[in-house]
Amino acid sequence: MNIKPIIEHFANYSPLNALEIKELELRLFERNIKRKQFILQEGDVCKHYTFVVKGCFKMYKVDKKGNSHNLQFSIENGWIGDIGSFHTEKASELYIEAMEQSIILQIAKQDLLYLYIHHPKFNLNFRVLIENAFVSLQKRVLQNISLTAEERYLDFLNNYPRLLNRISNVQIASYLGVTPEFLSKIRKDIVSR
Amino acid sequence: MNIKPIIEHFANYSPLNALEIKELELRLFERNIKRKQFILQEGDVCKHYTFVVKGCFKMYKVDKKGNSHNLQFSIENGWIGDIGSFHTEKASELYIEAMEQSIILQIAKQDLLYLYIHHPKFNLNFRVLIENAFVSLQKRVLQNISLTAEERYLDFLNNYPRLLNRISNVQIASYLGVTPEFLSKIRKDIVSR
DNA sequence: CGAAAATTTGACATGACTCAACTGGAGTGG
DNA sequence: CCACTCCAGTTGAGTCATGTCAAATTTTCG
Repeated sequence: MNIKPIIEHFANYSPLNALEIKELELRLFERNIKRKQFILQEGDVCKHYTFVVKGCFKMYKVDKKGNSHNLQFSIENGWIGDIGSFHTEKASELYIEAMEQSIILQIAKQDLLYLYIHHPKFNLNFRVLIENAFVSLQKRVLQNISLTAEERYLDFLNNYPRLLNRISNVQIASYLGVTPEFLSKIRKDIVSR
Repeated sequence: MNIKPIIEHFANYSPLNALEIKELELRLFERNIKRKQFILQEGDVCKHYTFVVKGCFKMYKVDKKGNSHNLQFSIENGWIGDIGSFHTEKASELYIEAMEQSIILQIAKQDLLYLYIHHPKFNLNFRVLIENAFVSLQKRVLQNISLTAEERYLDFLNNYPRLLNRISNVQIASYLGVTPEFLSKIRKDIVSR
């Protein structure tokens, strides 16, 4: 199991000492996930936090009409999971699906709680992680309520250049909250200027 | 200074012991805020986390055209602040304004960091607080990208009944991301059914 | 290669915004 | 208590943004 990526990841926050690394490693497990495989489906309880070592995931909800709406993408060195379901231990309404062949590290709830209690550094690091994610989500809400679809698309291009050659415009449209047809028109308008 | 509300607030998470309460009380300060008074303005650095003992606040951004977009409301027993600015110590793009005569408790960054380091309970409690806020924000993003304005308004009525007799429809419209005129039409359509 | 998915295009329908005007209620000062 | 202003709310006409549906084309992946 290669835990180097996650150790380096935490080094960007409060770096882990040798004991913390050992305690973390004891509780992580590695999985290989095939393209189109799910690590969470609607109705499941989300039992793990997932760190992406390699690959790409989308988390989305399917509405009553059967349309999917992408809430989040995660690639290398990112986290993904349904935090609400994880904490309440109630059925999730979300799907998490690999968009590429992927390698992940997972930690179960009781193991994470153990780390929180015995090694407060993890409490600190996960608090900072989620604070950053929260701030990003606030920006997205502000964009959703104040910008046009074209402005949101241009902003997406600026903010997530690493995603562009990995995911289709259908997926981007679903993330932005527009139809693929309309995104196609937006792209046409942009190039013809 | 009346710190009972905030102690009872934390009692819903991991309750504070006597020492933690004392340490917290030493670092909180109370303020009376008049209606229409700001506790944060664009360009300021957000230097405090704010707990609302009594009253009602809105946090919003003003775009280039001069339009306001409400990111969040907070009432009794809620928290408010620009977490991004608080951590980076960079200028905020947001305003936080009292919508009623209000009483708040504030804590400065170095004091909060002190509590985080010396009393891990605060790290835990603020982590859980922000996790809950994060999950709520995720729901809001999903609604923004998947529901019509009418559906979002009906959902707002269900989820925030306590706010309804305290804030105007203009403010709700700004929160939902529609114009006041269009919200008025939505309301007309709803009653005529 | 062959099937499935992504992308584009166009015609049309609906959602939502803009602007201007009007109404009515809540303060405010004389 | 009245006149006044200010702001929230409403209405309607016109316009722009975005969705729906169907079809054709291109790309991707097994």
